Amino acid sequence: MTKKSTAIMRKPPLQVRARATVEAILQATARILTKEGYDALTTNRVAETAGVSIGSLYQYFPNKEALIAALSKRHMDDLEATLESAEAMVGQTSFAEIVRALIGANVAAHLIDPLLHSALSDPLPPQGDQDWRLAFEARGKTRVRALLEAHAAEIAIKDLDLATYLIMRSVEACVHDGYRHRREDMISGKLAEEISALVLNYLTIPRRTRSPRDTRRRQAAA
Amino acid sequence: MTKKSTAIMRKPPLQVRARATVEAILQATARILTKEGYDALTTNRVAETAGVSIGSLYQYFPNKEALIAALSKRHMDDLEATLESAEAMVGQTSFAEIVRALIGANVAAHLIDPLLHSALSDPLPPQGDQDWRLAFEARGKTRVRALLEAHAAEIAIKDLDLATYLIMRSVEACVHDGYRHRREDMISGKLAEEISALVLNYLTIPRRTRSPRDTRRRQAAA
Amino acid sequence: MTKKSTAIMRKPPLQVRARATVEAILQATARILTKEGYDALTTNRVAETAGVSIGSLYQYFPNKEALIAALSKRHMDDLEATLESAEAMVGQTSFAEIVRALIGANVAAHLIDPLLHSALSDPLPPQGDQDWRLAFEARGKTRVRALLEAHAAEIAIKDLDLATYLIMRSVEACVHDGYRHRREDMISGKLAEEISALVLNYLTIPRRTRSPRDTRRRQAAA
Amino acid sequence: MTKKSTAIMRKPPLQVRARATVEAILQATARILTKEGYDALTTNRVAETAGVSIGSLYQYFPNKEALIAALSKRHMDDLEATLESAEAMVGQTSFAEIVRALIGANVAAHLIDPLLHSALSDPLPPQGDQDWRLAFEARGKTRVRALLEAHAAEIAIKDLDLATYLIMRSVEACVHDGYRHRREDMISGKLAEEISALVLNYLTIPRRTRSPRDTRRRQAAA
DNA sequence: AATGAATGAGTATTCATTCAT
DNA sequence: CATGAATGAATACTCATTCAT
Repeated sequence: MTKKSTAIMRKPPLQVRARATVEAILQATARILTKEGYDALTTNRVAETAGVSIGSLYQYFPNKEALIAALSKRHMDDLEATLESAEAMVGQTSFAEIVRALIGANVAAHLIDPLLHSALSDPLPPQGDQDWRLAFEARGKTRVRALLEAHAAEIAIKDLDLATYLIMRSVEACVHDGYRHRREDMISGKLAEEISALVLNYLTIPRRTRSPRDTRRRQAAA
Repeated sequence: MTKKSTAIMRKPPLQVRARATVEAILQATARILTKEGYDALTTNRVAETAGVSIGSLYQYFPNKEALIAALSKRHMDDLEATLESAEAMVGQTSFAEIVRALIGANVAAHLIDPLLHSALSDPLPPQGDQDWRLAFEARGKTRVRALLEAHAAEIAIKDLDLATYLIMRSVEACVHDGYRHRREDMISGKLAEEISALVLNYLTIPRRTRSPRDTRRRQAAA
Repeated sequence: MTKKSTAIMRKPPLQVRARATVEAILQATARILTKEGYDALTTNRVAETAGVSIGSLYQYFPNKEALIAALSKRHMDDLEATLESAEAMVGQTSFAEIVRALIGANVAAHLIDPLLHSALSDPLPPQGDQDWRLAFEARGKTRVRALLEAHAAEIAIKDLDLATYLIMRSVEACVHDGYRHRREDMISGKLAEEISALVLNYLTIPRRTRSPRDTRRRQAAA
Repeated sequence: MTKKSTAIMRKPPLQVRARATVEAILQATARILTKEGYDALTTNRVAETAGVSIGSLYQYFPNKEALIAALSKRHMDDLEATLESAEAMVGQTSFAEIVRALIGANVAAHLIDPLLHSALSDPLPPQGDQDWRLAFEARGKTRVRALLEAHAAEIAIKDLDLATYLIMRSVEACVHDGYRHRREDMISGKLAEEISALVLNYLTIPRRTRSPRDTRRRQAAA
């Protein structure tokens, strides 16, 4: 009667052998996901690829979703670690440099296992409880906002919330999609540099007010 | 196991009744997609909802994918039309105003049937031949590039290609996700204004060069 | 999201072919149930035995339970019909004769397809919504009580409710199990005669009161 | 696929610890059976509930069936003990009083752990070798028959075998189901009293012969 | 004796698609 | 043109049981 258990794991692998099994299962999941896509990801296939019986898979993962969840979680932890290390330089350099470092780290993180990253963040039929996903988002947002607030003096924007939103979305979109359509620029660092410019120009330069001429014309049109 | 035919439609509906059938099918598809999500979209259910036999559905659509393709195509045509009308003002106003108009139009287009829009662009297990999708992307890109080139004088960026890429991704990401997380700002026009600022600041203001100090420190760190 | 649909059938078979399919499925269910027992009753096996694809089975029955439900319902309808016809003689003969007729009819009904009957009433892991089962019970009880009330003059019992309960349970238990352990007597009519005696003696003869001696001794023991 | 061993236990628990293990397993079985039903009774779950490894369970019980068998056996032993004690009064009181005592004891026995009793006698997919179950039945029958024979003088029935059968079935059915549908009467003793009346009226009162009128009418109808 | 990791045949159920009527 | 009955490969998941440690 219990609905889909929300847990990621059914029980922790105690013995060494068990830990290896779990690892094999996760790697198989990653491999299928990256090389063949979500539609090819069936629990039986995962088990087979992992060289493990389907029963063993279900001994550790309550359902298919949990496989992806586990993989995602792990990936996000990696990503978060990367960002944290980049964050350490706050107070040691200029705002611009910090932004560049963060975006650079983000790009770098996406370059580690880009296919898996794509597979994980892209399509994935909206899964059940994505608390951790939301939590990840929220943590990121908090972090970025804190950074902006710490450098409020240099920022020419009032609505910090909206600004946070905009730059997170933009950075994520560009970095994420970059591997598919701008691989060269991504590897060379040019992409990171350009995204940094986008963000910095937006944050630190007072925007042009609309010229009176434009405004007038607009009103006439309406 | 039969190869998936790539066509969107099997044969064009000639008679009035047939056209009505096709229309009913597409509307049913849209309704299920927006109200219940992709997982609930089964061909049988679409047929039933449309008040049509499953056989009739397959008379006009070769497979499930074609349903979504048709819907997408139609939606993109709508979107493109909206943009085109906004494009007409090139040469009549300032670059800034044109950008604002385009982004405003984009936002407006997303507000027409946002749920369907989300449903169509978001999850959707990567479908087979998305030529039209790619073509749409390409057309958009060409258009934006043309616009940038037409105003090259005001733009402080060399790599127009990369710039085009960046702003398209950013705009799309922010506008698209906006309905979910920034609905108020989206409706009030604040979101469009802010995205415009992001884009304009990026395009028209020469970026800060890295201060020598920063550069030196970086090199030392490496 | 819909819980187990409680309905017995998904949709009524419209065409002749469909009706035949449904019939084949039900017969296959009955055959497996009687010849191999509940544990052997798998949906795939039923479909196979019926010479029908598993898909067809699920076109008409929402789940395994529905198969049994449909069979049960049909069986109970048969049984009820038999009883009704026997009931028609009320007012035409003596109470004793009516009771005999009813029990005789009951026995006869159990002799029609006794194996299926056993299979249906016996083990069957308590199924979900057995409204119809309960309704059947209730209808039976109402009927029997009405009969008793109509002959209250001849009945030497105050608590008609309890009496109804007792005789229904007893008759059912004896008749039902009779096929397994008293087949000869069941076929010869002796069983029915004996059960009738059980019921009639109980209902129509004032019970012996406990002798004072016994009562006294009991109290001493306590 | 290995043949199901018919034994109830693999090997007797010798040491104290082992005996405790077995006890824990049986109690867990009982608890799950009564509180969650047969469908929830899985060997792994039993082991877990018992706080014992699945391996240990199989050390003492060859298969799932053996769990239930052991529990049933124990329960029947309890029941039999209760009846035996009630049987001791033969020769000391009247037949009627003995019958009342036996039925009362039976009711009492069912009131000890009625849920477990239900769980054990009711659904339970017909298990393999139920020799002990049959033996129990047989012992009961022998006993009852002996009692009837000992009081043949007071009994107005020729076919003692059939009579034995009828009253055993009836008593069992009423007592057993009583907990579910006549709990009040069962606890108050009214149910026992009424069942006793059913049995005694049947056994000790010569049945009404069919009136010639009825017989004639019947023959005419046939 | 005890553990618990591993097994895998088996189960109910779905859904895109075909085709005879 | 339209219908809807029929198909069956495919899928997620369970659970009794074994056996190496």
